[in-house]
Amino acid sequence: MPDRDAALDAIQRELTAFARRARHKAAQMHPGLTLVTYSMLDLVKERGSCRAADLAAHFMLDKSTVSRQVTALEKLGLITREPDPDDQRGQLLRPSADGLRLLAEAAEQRRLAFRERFTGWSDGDVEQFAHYLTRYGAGD
Amino acid sequence: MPDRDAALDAIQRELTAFARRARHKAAQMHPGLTLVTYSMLDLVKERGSCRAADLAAHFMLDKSTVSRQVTALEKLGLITREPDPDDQRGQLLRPSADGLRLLAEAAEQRRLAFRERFTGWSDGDVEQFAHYLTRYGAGD
DNA sequence: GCCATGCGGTTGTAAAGTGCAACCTCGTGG
DNA sequence: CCACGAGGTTGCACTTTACAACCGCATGGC
Repeated sequence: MPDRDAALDAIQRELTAFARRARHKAAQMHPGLTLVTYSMLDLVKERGSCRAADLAAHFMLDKSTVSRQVTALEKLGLITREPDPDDQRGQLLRPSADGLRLLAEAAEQRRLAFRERFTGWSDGDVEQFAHYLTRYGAGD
Repeated sequence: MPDRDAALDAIQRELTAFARRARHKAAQMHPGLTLVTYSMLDLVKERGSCRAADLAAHFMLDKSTVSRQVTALEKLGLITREPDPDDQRGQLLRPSADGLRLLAEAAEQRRLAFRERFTGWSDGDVEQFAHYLTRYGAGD
């Protein structure tokens, strides 16, 4: 099935092309927030509360790396840490009011950029694309 | 159009999720080759020959970074540098035989991993997904 | 009930990637 | 002919990251 292989090559190429540029664009997204810290903050918001170990597993990062990034986020006042009542070893991370506000602003900015990028795409195509990406991401 | 915005959010999230993991997986792909150096080698192959400045522009990297990575690739024997006959300031980069072989091997490995990942997808879905990604990538 | 094992987190250390700035060389246009 | 700009290199500082050693707490087998 050569067509399928050609499609797989294209998928690989485009996904890595995106990965290469993601870092660069994220760097100029919001001051003091990198792609990783932003993603972490986003996941904490998405989950409502979670532990650092969850972040490490989700992002495939070492727990030491997560620990430092979480410390940075806390110093910026974007998340709060409280001991987990169910397990004194761990701590529950939650977004602060400032963190939520920043996320909302960033999401709005992002959405504007994306709206522009997807002009010319029909609603159906956008949704189908999102569907494929989600399906792909679920394969982890 | 809330559905469309939700789809855009999902696209953003999945693309960045991919970016996060790409680096991790690339790190353990081939010894001594990172995602960036690999991508550079791939672009040099794709173009046949190019200058370091082309790489910098394409990857949105500082020319100093490219210079170091190119040096690394040359030390690994994966590319060759020759002065540009048309402009003595620049140099033409070309993949070496080893470089081409490594790229071919990596592509094969990648393809195997992707075949596995896309089991359960119909040919039509794979091609449509590739089509969307290409269309997205063309927006740069 | 007690200790071995394991998990969640932190800190030290080292390696790698990156951007900025200064500099060199070469080409180009006034 | 000289000033300016482009391609590359190197020095420097900063950031990210993984690995390893360590601490505190939890849990299961004895």
